[in-house]
Amino acid sequence: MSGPTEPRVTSKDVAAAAGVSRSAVSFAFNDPTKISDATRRRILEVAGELGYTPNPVARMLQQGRTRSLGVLLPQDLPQVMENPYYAQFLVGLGQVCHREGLTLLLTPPLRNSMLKAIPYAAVDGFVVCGLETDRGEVAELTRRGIPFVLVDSDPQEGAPSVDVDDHAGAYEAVRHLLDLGHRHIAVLSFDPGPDKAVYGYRGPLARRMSGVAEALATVGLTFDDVRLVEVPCTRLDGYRAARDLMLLDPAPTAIVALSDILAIGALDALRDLDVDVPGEVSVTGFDDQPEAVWVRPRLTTVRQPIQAKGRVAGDFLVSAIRGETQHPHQTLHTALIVRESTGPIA
Amino acid sequence: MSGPTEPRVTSKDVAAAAGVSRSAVSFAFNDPTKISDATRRRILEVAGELGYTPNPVARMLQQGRTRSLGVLLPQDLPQVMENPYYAQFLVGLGQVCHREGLTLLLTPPLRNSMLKAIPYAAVDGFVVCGLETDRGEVAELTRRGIPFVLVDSDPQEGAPSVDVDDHAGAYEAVRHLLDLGHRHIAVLSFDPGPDKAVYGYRGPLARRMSGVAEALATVGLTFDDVRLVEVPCTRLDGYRAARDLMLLDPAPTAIVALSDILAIGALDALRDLDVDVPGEVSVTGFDDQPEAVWVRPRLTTVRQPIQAKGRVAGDFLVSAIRGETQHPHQTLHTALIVRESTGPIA
DNA sequence: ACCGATTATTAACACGTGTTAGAAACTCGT
DNA sequence: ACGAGTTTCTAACACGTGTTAATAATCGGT
Repeated sequence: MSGPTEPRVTSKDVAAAAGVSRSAVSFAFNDPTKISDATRRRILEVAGELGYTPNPVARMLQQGRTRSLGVLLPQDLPQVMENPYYAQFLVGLGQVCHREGLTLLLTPPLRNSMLKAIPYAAVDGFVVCGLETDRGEVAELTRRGIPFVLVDSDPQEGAPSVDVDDHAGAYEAVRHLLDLGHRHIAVLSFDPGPDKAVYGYRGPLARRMSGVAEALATVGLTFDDVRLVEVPCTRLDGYRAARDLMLLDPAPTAIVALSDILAIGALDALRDLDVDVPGEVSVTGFDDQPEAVWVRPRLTTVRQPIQAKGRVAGDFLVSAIRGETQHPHQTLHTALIVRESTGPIA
Repeated sequence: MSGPTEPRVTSKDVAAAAGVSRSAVSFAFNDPTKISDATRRRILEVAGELGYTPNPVARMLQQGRTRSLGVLLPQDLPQVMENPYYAQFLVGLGQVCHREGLTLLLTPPLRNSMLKAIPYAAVDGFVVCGLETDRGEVAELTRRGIPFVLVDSDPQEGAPSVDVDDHAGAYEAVRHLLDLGHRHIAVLSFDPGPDKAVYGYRGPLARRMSGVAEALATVGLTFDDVRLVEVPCTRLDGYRAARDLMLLDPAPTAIVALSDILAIGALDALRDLDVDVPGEVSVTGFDDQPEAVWVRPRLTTVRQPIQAKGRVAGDFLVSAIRGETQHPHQTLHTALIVRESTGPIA
């Protein structure tokens, strides 16, 4: 039942119908000064009747710009959209797009490779998200002269980047718990991915881990003294992990989750187990997602300005697209927000 | 500080460097049979050294397809990304994109007009979201021969569409409350937008309203007997609205929220007011967002399969892009999920 | 009425690719 | 060694636009 897809109406058709040249049509749309007012009106009328609008792709080719930003994602679209972190990040990035009149192209990996996805995207520049192990993406983008900004990765020379002070954030959270007297601490981390075996921790996770370690060191503890659990970053996995942790003997008196989602899942589990928070167990999160305020008890967590991160990334990218050749780096601050889920040891 | 942006390396450069014609380069990349194995290897090697990859925009123009789907949005990007509804919808749509190897272009209104945004997007087709008052978008897309699917709008002849049985969902929710004995009911609706004055209710909201009305009619009530509040669709606005509702005399014994976000905000308010749910007031939502299970009491709500909606919309769109000229309509079912936030009147 | 000066229009090119028709080279049987 | 047949390559076009250089038309002035 495939219909005869009628060919698009092009500027040539309009020119023919109006009895002028193709260039005249182009002028009528773009540069009104180069054409008489009368014929301009006539051309626009004819164009309206025929339903002509310039082909966007042809325009892009001619002008050499697409008026859209690419977001190079480390995971497939369903996984990304399920993660509220990205929603917030895209809010910030969206603000820049809104201001600049740009559109947003979500570019997931192609055949499990961010690198392979690059040459297929028609964009003016890329926001590269969560690039933990660079397999040539930076070189590829640099070589092709495509502007880009790295977000949540290991900053490199010669590439603009936006990050958050993960180290300080994690340090503060753990110090807070230590100050409250906790010594039996469990770290609930999101899954570092399959590359961990090859490269070790990378990017934000590496920095948070080192922040934890540094805080522990201030009281003479090491990673051997804490229980480390790594699970996918979902509420349900946080739930399960916390449930299992409470079966240990001795059970931890504090859980340091490296993501709010995990922390909230843990709170769910503790409530279902009738474990008092913060009476028996303290819980900290990371991110300060909106939900952190709505759960009970309200979550003590490390705020990271996700929206601002998206906004700064967007600003850096449009600068780069405009031709600024410097490579700014920015590290946004984190802050420990103490609410109700942490308290002194019993 | 604008550096001399070195011109992109094109297939012409590769041809010159390898001592062959430009066509040979194209064949080396696309149709290996039309070229000898030796020269193909040489060309690819030279291409590698020079760092050549085909210009995506030029390809699009030549092949007449972009390998990306457009999502035509009714609001600006920040507003959209703040709304968890869209996150879920995009998960479903993302599944289709993942399967088909497509990319997703988020297209917000241009100068407050969805219509104006259309001609600037380089996409193979559009998913048109929440088109409540058609100002020519359908005609424009039809005329330009761009495939599209309407989602959450007023279905039209000659255009494929995906919807949800909003009427039945709302009917069930209200019937449920009526069966429990409630007669003092408040309806907590999201803002219908500025067009309401001109066009009245449209799209999903219109259908939900009529479902409410029909249910009320079964016990001889009308809209004059309920309290209607319309607020922006955020948790905080739901909170405020519910707080205000409880000041009424007599206060409602049941709140029908037309969105889970609003319902959850209402629950927050009732908890802060020490109003027992469902002992003193019953609350229903709409959507069955994941949060509905995590709040306490768990929310009684109308499930709508948002992810499935996105998936079906995606499937319809790729079919349309492949040239199927039929115009399928699908209305997905809703279901009342009774949890803990509703109970018999005291 | 005719020429210089201005304006209105158009032909030609560029953007970078994929593809068809035809020329060039190369193989092979007699 | 020479034409038939096969393989290898290339010139030319198409996709649809924006823009520059050149041409055709118009206008005012003596």
